[in-house]
Amino acid sequence: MNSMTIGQLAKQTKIGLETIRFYERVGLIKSPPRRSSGYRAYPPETVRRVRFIRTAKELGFSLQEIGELLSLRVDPVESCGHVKTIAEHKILDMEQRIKTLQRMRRSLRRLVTACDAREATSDCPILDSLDTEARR
Amino acid sequence: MNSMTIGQLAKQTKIGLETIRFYERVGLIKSPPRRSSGYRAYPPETVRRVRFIRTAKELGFSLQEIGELLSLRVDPVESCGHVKTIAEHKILDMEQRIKTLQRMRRSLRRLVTACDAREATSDCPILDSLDTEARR
DNA sequence: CTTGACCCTGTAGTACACTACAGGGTTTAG
DNA sequence: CTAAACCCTGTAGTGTACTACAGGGTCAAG
Repeated sequence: MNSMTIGQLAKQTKIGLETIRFYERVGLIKSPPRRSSGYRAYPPETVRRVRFIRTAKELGFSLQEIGELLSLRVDPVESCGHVKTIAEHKILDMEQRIKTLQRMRRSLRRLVTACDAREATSDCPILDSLDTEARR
Repeated sequence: MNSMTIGQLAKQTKIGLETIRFYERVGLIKSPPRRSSGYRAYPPETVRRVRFIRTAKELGFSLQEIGELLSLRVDPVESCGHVKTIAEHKILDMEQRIKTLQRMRRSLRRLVTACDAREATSDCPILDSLDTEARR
């Protein structure tokens, strides 16, 4: 009996247990087996899945997108080419995000430098991160 | 007269004009001067600001966080050390995001490779991106 | 064998970020 | 001068993602 209750899962993932039930309702977590009492009995690997959901949410992915990411796999049912196409799109999207974040980070670093040098900055230095922005 | 109407601003930034008024209400864009008719007359540099808001939103920043990013600058009023502290926190947050996105991208790339090789993957290969995750 | 901590379903309420009117005034092309 | 296109304020409605009960059953320590 290595399964866990919803309360244990909530504690280990730092997600409220009502939220876990909500994720089940919307299909991000599949309905776990139940004890005779009706209590949910989660297999331990659910922890990784819930942690991924939390992490992806912090990155700004919607629950819909998170569901897509979680469903990506090579299996006999889904066409491999289809999965590949989706994965490649996600890769491009992530590269775009990474680049934009790097530009913002660069602007902030310049701001810190200006701070140290007691130089005045432009009205809104973070806007400089747009300057080399590639069009989406 | 090089100022622009809200409709022109909306078109150039691909943001609905009701949303622009909403951003003004919540303080992300300052109230522009008005024509005698009451029409908003935006200075052209507002375009950059609105574009930044859109870009940052796509990255998953909340309007609150975007406001903080926009207000970061070295000026005579705000303490430089305070600004620096905030900027450094934002830099760390962005670095965390970048790393997590890079790990996800790596997982997706492995998935594409497995696809090409007709190898089966684990049930949910994107979860592998958590494996080397640094604790927040 | 009770009592406090835990779990169940179902429904309602909240916060955030828009989005859509209603009812009215302004601008501009023909 | 008029009609379409635009803008104004104010308020109400929507979608997403929770979050909080109500009313009830289950488990585990003493």
